[in-house]
Amino acid sequence: MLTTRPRGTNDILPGQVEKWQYLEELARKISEQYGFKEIRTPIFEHTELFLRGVGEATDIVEKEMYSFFDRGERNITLRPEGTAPTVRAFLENKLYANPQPTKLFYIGPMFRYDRPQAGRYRQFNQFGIEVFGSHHPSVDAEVIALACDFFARLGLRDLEVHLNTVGCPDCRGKHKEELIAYFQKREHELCETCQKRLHKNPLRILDCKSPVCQEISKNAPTTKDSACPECQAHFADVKEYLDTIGIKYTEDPRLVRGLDYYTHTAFEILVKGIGAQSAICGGGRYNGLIEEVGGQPLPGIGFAIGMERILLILEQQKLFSLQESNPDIYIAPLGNKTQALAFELAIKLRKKGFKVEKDYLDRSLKAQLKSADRFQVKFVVIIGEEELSKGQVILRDMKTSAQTEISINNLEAYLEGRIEE
RNA sequence: GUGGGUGUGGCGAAGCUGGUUAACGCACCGGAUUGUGGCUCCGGCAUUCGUGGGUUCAAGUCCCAUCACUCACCCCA
Repeated sequence: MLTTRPRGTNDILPGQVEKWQYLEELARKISEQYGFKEIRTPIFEHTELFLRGVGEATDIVEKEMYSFFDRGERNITLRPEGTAPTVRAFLENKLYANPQPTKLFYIGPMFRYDRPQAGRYRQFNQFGIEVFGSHHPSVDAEVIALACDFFARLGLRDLEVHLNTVGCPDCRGKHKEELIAYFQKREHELCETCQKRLHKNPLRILDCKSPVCQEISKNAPTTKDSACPECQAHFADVKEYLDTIGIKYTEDPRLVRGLDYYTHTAFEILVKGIGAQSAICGGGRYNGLIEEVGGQPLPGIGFAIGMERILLILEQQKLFSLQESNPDIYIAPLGNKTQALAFELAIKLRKKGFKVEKDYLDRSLKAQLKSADRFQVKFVVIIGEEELSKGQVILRDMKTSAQTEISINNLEAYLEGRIEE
């Protein structure tokens, strides 16, 4: 073989494709029910969009982007996430001129240069939604509700919604200072990466997995403590809305999302059983992003769901009940003289709406029946030279093994009555 | 970027301390009186053990390198 697929990518083969279609169909259906419209943006963008939109200090930008110069010396990046492109498209196409808020969803591939592992790929697919133009806490709750609804309809169990507020730029700044002050006291004890994080992004120390850092950060001031009254109020409202519709959540003061643009509500939905990569949905509010990308200061909120991970859980929880689509009829020509009729008949019956397979390999009748059997067809039309000379074919019912000779002209009508659909 | 595991036919795999012809199962193809499936039986299907190099009289089995897959860390979906 000349080469293989690039690391971290997947071929989705027949048998698997149907599962994707099912997921995508459900995502579209539910989005529309919640009033979202689909948007499709390019899978590559100018690199600067992500530098600014996602944030220079994030892992995505620092080490995971697929960036290259195209032949026109443009700096291009394969999109690592869907929010920044959606915001860009919203501004570029002046969707803000429409009645607000704007509710959009997307389904498509994203690209990040990571080391692949269970549930993590270099090309992966996300179903995401975005709401631009409303501060209302019920929107936060509705976004979370949509994700939960999606999972519920798939039949997923044992999900955990983790919820936090990361505050507004004001209290976040204050919080940052408090954290720096707190951690500086024990700076030398922190792990290497966290020592680097201390001044750049102290929030991230909170969700460091190193036992030492966790121990130290145990008593660190939380986002919640330092949130300003407005942020507190917003967070309380969001929780209240969630309560009214019965969505259970865990408050997680150390939930800090890896992208810079988040403000206020941040959430993640986690599942057990698919390995270390247990986050199947992540999202939150990003009230500064639209302005950052060059628009008016408009609030926004959204989530992204990792489709591959959903597929892993569905498989693990055995939640697929897709049935194969088999052909109705198999056409078995015997000998050269019957080929033309077999060909014509196949096309004709397909035009009538039947699913038709035939032999393409000049195989023995025995071999043809064997493969018809594997296709699990209901009928085989055997075209023999003897019968052909009489204008007849043999119709074999594969279930009962009963065979009847039938005139070619009557075949269609006969099958019509016997194959429902 | 770091660490662990793995790499034998289309797939699942045996192959111990290196020693003539690389098991077995599934799948696939063909056959069992000439034009008939699903069961059974018989036969066929890897000059070759990810790749390259080395040690040796001799390597799938040892050593080195390299690539790939995989799991985990970092982080995320």
